[in-house]
Amino acid sequence: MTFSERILVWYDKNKRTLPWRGTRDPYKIWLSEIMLQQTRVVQGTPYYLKFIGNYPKVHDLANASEEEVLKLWQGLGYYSRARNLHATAKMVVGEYGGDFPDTYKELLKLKGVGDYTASAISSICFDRPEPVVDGNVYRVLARYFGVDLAINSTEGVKYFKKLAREVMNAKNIRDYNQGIMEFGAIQCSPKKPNCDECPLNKSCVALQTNKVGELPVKLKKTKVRDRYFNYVVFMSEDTKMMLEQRKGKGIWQNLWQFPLIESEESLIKESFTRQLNSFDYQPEIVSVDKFNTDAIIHKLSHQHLYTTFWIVHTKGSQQDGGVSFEDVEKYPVPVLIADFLERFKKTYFQ
DNA sequence: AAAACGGGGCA
DNA sequence: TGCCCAGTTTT
Repeated sequence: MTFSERILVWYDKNKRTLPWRGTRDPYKIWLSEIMLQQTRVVQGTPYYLKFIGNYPKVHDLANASEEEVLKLWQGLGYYSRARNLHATAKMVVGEYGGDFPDTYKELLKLKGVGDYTASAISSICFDRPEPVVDGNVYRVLARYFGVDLAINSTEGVKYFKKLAREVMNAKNIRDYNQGIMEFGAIQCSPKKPNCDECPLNKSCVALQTNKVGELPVKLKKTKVRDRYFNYVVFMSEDTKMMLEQRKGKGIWQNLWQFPLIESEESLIKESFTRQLNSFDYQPEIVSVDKFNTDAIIHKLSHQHLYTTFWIVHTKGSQQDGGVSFEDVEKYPVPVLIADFLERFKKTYFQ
């Protein structure tokens, strides 16, 4: 049996039941693929079900507001995926009459659809002989063929794509592509792969040369940046809070948060109070207090956010931008803000 | 070519 | 703590 035949046999016996597994509906495959980019199946699945429930057809997604889409996406991370998802839904409805393109080349033009996703959709939905190369495939190929090129180097990316094309099963690309990814996720996992019961163990180069733990090779990631966030939770006498939308570049684009003072280090109350002058909004201040004594460390893949929430009670009622506590929960916010709101609610409204 | 972009799970 | 996840886009 060839490599791809063994993958197909293994897949037939070991595949998980997943909500999108049986379908060829490009909308559903596309949605699942976008959600699973850099995201584990267990984390993405509830969101997939939620989206299909709210938007059964691509038209439903296209007709929604970005705000609503972001709210449903809240907590899944990499929010550009949600913005691109929405834009692509509108594009598919507006420019393609509601039907997704059926070739790799055309799919690649859609926002948020790169090499992997274009390959996945074209092969899974339309049987196009395009090999997928995701993190699982890199791992399986690197180990089985003993390739020590860095998977995130330009040369490595090119090499693995070519190798993937050479060893794929073009006759049943739909199952083969899903099979090799499933194989990487279940059998040839990053840590503690099950080599003892692996159908490929006799011919696996990494196993034979005792290099399973060293492959695949990946170039070092960039180091993490520390940032200091001071969120200003203005609370007026009518218990309304000031909320604003993140614009421009950077993290959490188009999501909502409290007015933010970023500093070079943790602030004491005096310096914080002084910096309140920088806002356009200048209410009469009644009190200033830290909500959390120690900074909350919110970790992103590339940033550590040392965060303090300052509760600033103000005189009178909120001007424009005031949001009641019930309404705050309707806005799409980062997990950092959502967690705070949860704790704040318990502290002040119980 | 490298950096930016989230959040969670696991040893 | 560091690594990885059905990657893509921007710099």
